[in-house]
Amino acid sequence: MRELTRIFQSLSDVNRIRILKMLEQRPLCVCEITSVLGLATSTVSKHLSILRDTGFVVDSKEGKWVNYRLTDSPSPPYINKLMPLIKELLPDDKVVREDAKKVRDVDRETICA
Amino acid sequence: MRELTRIFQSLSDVNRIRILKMLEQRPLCVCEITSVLGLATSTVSKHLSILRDTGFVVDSKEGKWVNYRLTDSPSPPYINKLMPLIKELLPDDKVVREDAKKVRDVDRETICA
DNA sequence: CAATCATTTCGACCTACATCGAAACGATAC
DNA sequence: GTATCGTTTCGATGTAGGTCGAAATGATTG
Repeated sequence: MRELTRIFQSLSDVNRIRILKMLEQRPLCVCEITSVLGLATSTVSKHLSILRDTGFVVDSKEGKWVNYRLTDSPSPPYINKLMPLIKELLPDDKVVREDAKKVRDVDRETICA
Repeated sequence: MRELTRIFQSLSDVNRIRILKMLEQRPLCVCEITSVLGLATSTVSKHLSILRDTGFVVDSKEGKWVNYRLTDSPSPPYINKLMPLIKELLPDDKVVREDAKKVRDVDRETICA
């Protein structure tokens, strides 16, 4: 039960939802997400670690970058039920659409400097 | 988006999840829930107002009691997706089962005094 | 109408959380 | 190997949330 409430809590922050919706497009590194959200790098890293601990995302190193992506199915219990739900929510959200556009245009080589 | 995160947050507390699972059995008044959870009456009232504000439960007066029950379909956006999910979660949870038993045995006339 | 009873609101307390900047870490590049 | 760059961890700060007891509310009952 505690595990379930932790999962819901990880979804109870606007910036973490924005991260999940961005990752629906493609894997992203920390600085790309930071650039879109306009938060401190350390804050974004914290958000990602929370989403990783609950099982929504996984990370993988690629050179000097750490890429985060959505956990692909079969994902852990609860997550496999919630992930599809999140994917179909907020289809017309203004912020989500603006973030999507930024993700499309962002280039890690340019902004991480 | 804010509305969605508020909904997830209302699900991020163990006692509120317990309340929702109890209400799957039948409508309950505040003092019945208080008796099962072992919390202060004011705390339970607060939890219920949170669940009411997000749309998971509705209340109705019956004499001196206020009965709370799960919002029946069609429920508000998001809720109509989440409610069925919650109903199929935690089928074998120990606490949920113990609560269910207490709900079966509880009598509002006896305990609310 | 006065008293009782279930519930809600209020005020206070403590804990948990989001955020930042600085420092630590790890790997890459010169 | 030293410097640089992306990321993580740490410490501090302000805010939000869960809890309680007491006071307020609202309806029922005598």
